[in-house]
Amino acid sequence: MHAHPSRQKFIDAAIAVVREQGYAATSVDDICARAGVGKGSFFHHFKSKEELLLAAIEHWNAFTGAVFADAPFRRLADPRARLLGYVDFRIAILDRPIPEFACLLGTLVQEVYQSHPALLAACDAGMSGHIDDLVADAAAAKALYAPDADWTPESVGFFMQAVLQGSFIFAKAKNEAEVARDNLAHLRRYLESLFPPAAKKE
Amino acid sequence: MHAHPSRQKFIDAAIAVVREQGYAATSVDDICARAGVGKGSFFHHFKSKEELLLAAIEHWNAFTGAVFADAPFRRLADPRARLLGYVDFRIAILDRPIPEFACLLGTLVQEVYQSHPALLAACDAGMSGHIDDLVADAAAAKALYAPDADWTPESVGFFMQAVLQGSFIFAKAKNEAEVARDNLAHLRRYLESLFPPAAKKE
DNA sequence: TATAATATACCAACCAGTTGGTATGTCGAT
DNA sequence: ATCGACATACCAACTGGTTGGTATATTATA
Repeated sequence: MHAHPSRQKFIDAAIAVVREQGYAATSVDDICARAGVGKGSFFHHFKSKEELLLAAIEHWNAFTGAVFADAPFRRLADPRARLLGYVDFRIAILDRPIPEFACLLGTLVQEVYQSHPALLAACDAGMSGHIDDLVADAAAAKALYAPDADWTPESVGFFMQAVLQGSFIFAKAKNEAEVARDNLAHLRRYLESLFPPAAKKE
Repeated sequence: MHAHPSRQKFIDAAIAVVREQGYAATSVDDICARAGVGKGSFFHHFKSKEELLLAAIEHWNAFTGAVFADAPFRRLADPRARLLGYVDFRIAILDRPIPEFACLLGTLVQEVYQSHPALLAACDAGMSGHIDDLVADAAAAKALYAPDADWTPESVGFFMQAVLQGSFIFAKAKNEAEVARDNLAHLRRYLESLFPPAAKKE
C-alpha cells in the first residue's frame, strides 16, 4: 500500500543519513539530496520530518526482522545454539562500515527520548519486538539447560541487546569494530555459562 | 585557572542540556538560558559551541573521575570486590532521574562520530580513561582468580562499560531504570563467574 | 480531463556567531 | 588618593545563512 518508489527513496535516505548524522543534525534537505528527489515530493508523501521517521522506523523493523528471520542460525534446532548463533551472526556483520551495522533505533533513542514521544515509542516497540525473538529462544533454552536459575529469559534478551547497543557506541568512539567483537565474545561466553550444556535435561 | 563563575555556569548548563536534548538539538541560546547568562558572555568565554563542549567534556571527566575515586568501594582491599563494588555503585545511582545517571560521553559519541572529530576524540579519551581504572582492577583480579583465562583485562573493562552504555539506552527507551538494573545484575553475575572465588591463588 | 507526483520559489522562525557599547575593575603614574 | 589607560566581563541588538514547512505551477499518469 505504501510502496511508491519516491516514498521508499525518502525512507531509505532517512535511514542512511540519520544513522550517520543523527536525527537533529539531519535536515529535510539532506534527506531529499540523498534520495535524489525534490522537497515538493517530500512534503507530498510525508507531512513532517517526524512522520517520515516514523515510517522509516516501521520499515527498519520490517527489514531487520526479515534479515534475522531468514538468517541461517534461525534454522538450528537447539534454542541454546540459536542464541549463540545470533551472537555469531552479529559478530559476522561487524565487518561492514560502522554506519551499516549500527542500530538506527539505538541512535535515535538518545536524541528523542525527551522531545519526541511518538518516535521514542516507535523505537521502544521496535527494539522490544526484536528482543521478543531472543526471549523466546532464551525461555526454551532455560527450560532445557537452566530450569532453576533465578534470572528471567526476558532479562537475558535485554542484556544481549544492551551489550550490542553499548558495543556500537564504542565502535563509533574508536572508529573500528574490534572492541565490539571483543564485547560480543564476552557476551557469548556469558550465554554459554548461563545455559551450561552439561545440565541439559531431556 | 579556568574558574570564572560564568564560565562554569555555561559548562554546567551545557552538560545538563546536552544530556537531556543531545548536542545538535541544543542551541547556544538554550545553554545561555539555562546558565542564566547572556550570549555576549558566552562568546567571550568560548569561541564556539564546539569549544564549550570540549571544556564541558574535560569538566565531566574531572568530575566523574573524582566521584568514582572517592566512592566507598574504592577502598576495598580485594580487586575482585572493587569490580563488583563498582557495579553495585552504578546500580545504586540508578535511583535518580535518567538525565542524571546517563553518560554525557555515550550520548555525544553517537551524534558526533562522523562530524566533529575533536569532540569524538575527547569522548573516546574520557571513556577510555574511566575504563583504565576498571582494567587495573580487572588485571589484579585476574592475576589472583583467573590467571590462565584467555580473555584480557582490557576487554573486561570495555565490556563493563558497554553494558552500562547499552543499559542507558534502554532506560531512555522505557523511561525507567529497571531494565538497567536487571542488566547490571547480569553483568555482576558474569564478573563473578570470570573471577571464580574458589580459584584464588595466594 | 482529473488526479497524483514533482519542481521551483518562497516564508517566517531560528541558528551560530558578530557588533558596538557599557559596567567594573586593575594598575601604574602622578 | 586620584586620574587615565587598559583589560575583563557582559549585554542587547543585529547579521547572514539555514531550517521546517508552504504555495503555486508544471508534468506524468489514469
